[in-house]
Amino acid sequence: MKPNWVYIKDFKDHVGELIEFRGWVWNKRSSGKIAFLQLRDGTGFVQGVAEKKDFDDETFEKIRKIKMETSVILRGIVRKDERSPLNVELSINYIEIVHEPKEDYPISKKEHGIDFLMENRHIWIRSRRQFHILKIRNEVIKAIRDFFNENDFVLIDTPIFTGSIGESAGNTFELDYFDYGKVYLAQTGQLYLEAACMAFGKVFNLGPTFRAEKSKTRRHLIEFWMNEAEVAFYRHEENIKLQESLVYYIVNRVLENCEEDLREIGRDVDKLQKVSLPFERIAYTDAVKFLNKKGFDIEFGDDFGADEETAIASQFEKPVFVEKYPRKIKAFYMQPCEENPEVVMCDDLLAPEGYGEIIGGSERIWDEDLLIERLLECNLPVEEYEWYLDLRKYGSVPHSGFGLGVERTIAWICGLEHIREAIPFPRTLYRVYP
RNA sequence: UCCGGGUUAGCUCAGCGGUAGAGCGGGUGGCUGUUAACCACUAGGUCGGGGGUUCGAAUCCCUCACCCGGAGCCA
Repeated sequence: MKPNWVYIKDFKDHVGELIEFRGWVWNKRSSGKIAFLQLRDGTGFVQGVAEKKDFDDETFEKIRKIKMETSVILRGIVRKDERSPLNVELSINYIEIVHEPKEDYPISKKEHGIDFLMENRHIWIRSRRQFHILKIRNEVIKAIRDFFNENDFVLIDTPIFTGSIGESAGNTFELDYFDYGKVYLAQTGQLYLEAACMAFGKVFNLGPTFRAEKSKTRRHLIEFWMNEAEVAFYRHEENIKLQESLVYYIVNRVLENCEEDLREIGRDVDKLQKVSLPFERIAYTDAVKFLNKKGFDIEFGDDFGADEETAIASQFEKPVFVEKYPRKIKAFYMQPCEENPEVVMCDDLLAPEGYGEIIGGSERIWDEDLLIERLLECNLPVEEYEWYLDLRKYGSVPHSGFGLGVERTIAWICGLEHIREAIPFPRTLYRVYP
């Protein structure tokens, strides 16, 4: 009888059994009479052992000389073995080569430069470190969906093609849309979520966004995933609470389900375990005072750069909200503060360890006249915002929302040096291949 | 876009005015428990493109292309 196909993640439940393995050989070591095949199958990594005595000469020679990334079907006994790093290994007694590479596999066990790795991203994702990072990404995205589902939010998929509205003009990708004229790739789904929250109360989205910014740093992607939420009747305080609960939930889900992945990539798990509710909070004006004390040449009305953000965040072991920024340096739609209209009811959430802003949120202006005034102040074409202004005409209510940068969150949770490893196929300033 | 750094063997890099090097990977052989396995032998290069200086350029200068790091902007 043909043995059952078992995935590596389930090997521990099949000790002593004859099973079938389907996957790839990612490395091998061989001596004269024993060969060690390092195997992977998409659920994990395990070592296979083939002894000469179990094969005819020709087959054993084939095993000894097997090329990296050969795809194989193997059969053998799963054994508990203290000498093996995972405590289980596969004692092979049958091999079927599905496909043997004609050329040597480009990614070797030694070091590679980032240009070479990015050029080979389509196969780099087979490597252990990338595998674990992308598994964590998978968990982060699952956690986001679960959080909103458990809290009665409705998923609203906002469009990728949009008209010429958004937070800021200049940074959009422009495309021809048949005879209609120009359309733009979405920089945000916020304005659509604002419309949807007036229909469904609590809404969220999760999808790619595009910024034609010539940003070239370890925190920027041209195409990145954003998770946005918008809630009718929520004010600043409720908005903040929602944000911190979400981030707390994500971190805990990763700790719960991906601790092994975190350890495999060398992440200091203790640092993530220190993340607790509530998060720290600091008002923009106090942040400026703090920065002045630290020697930064900055005054009310200046925005914070990377160094300033890092200085603020590095005081804390968990994320910190910076709230109530000056109206002048923030987007047109943010609701001014009642006590001081020079600042708006907004917040940025800064991740610890210098990872910078992972969330930007605010209370939205819900009065039509004030919104028009702000559009004009920001030199935005009021006529393009007609449908957005409509939302303030029919039963307008205060509402608040935010956007979470998915890759920045992953980069922080994984402790990555660069955001490009947080997405399967990154689009950066000078790279769209593969 | 600006400021730095870089482009030499399949990969990672050294060489920085006098005939092109190492480690890894590849090939061949050896080894019964290896863990980026090890040991021996071996093949492999228009030194990113173009132009210039020089008796002589991978090396110095100019230029173009591409990549990397950072800034601004932002998630």
